[in-house]
Amino acid sequence: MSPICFEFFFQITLSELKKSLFLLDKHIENMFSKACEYAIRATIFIAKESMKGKRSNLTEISKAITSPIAFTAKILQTLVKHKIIFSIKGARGGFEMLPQTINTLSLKHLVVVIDDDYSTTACIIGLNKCSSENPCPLHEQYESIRTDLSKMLEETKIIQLIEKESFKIGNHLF
Amino acid sequence: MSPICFEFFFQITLSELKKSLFLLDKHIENMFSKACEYAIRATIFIAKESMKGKRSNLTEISKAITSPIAFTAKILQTLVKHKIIFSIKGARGGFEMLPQTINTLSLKHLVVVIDDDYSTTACIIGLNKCSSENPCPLHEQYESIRTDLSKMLEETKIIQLIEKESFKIGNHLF
DNA sequence: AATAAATGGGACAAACTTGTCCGATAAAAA
DNA sequence: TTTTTATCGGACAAGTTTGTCCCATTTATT
Ligand code: FES
Ligand code: FES
Repeated sequence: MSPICFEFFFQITLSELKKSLFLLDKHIENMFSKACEYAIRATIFIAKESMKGKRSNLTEISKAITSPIAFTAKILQTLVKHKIIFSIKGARGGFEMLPQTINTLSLKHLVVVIDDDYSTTACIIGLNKCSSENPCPLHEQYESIRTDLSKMLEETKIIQLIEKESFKIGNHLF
Repeated sequence: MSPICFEFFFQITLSELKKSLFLLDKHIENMFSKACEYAIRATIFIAKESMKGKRSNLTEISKAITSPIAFTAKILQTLVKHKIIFSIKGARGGFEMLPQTINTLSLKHLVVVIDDDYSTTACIIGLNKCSSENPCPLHEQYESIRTDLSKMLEETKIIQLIEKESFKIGNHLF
């Protein structure tokens, strides 16, 4: 029985295999999309390096923040297009961030750029319109949480994040 | 030029068409998956009907909560499997909920059953492990929000939701 | 007993998110 | 000028979520 034949009889996706071997986490309720997570982590990294006068390149960045390199490239392209970071092409090229951007950019802006939108007014159980006038049964409990979250995203600037104590993501000490 | 030919030259998905006509909302940061939204809405509906001694069937339910009927069927099957509701097959069949379940079931339980898991310990920017010992730069701002949300989901029971004032979802007045 | 009305469950399809590949382009270094 | 090292950008592939279809099964009604 050839390997090809073997493969034919046990056709299974990689994720199914991982799941059955318990190597894969079950679904987890995440606040952000993967793209957003990578964008935030990358932005923090680039900002820190920029403050030190260093330019970061794609390989460095994706290693430091442990993200898939080609997917990260796409995300950085989006950030460049929206002038959150700027890029230099060619040898010794890479990505940098202006001090002014570091000082003023909010988390919320980052999320809006990557996810195209961020709603602070959507009903938690998907009502057409969320309002205090016609609240769903969860509105009361949910409203203050949503407000806190929204405020946090708007008020937190990148500069605050890079001023924190050092911490590790993957192999890299920030 | 036949319709077939027309279709060939302008091959476009329905969602692309809707997007370009602004009929489709952009991505919105939702708290729950669609499946969870439908599950919560359906559970509220079934609970209310059960309290009145009425049995609800699939058609009624999905009309009332404005959800796709076949997808809703799948979700209800899951709820039955986990004994959140129970079903009666055949003519005059449908779904019902026991008073005891209505009184004790929490939102969190519902979410766990539908999404397979619900994490209250995941790092907001995807660090391997979230902890106060090795916090990411967002940990401090995020922790209290996450705790509030988690507490809300655990403490809110279905009975509280159906005791609320009436409200509308789609065409149905709850 | 036959029919109608309901849930159960499997296969499939569409849409979206996540991720890969490869060639074009640009700039520095040799 | 050539080579090397980067980003840019489009096509494509994999994986997950959302949604559809169809038929089997079960029960009440006629
Ligand atoms: S109406 Fe549902 S959260 Fe406001
Ligand atoms: S470590 Fe990131 S949220 Fe706790």
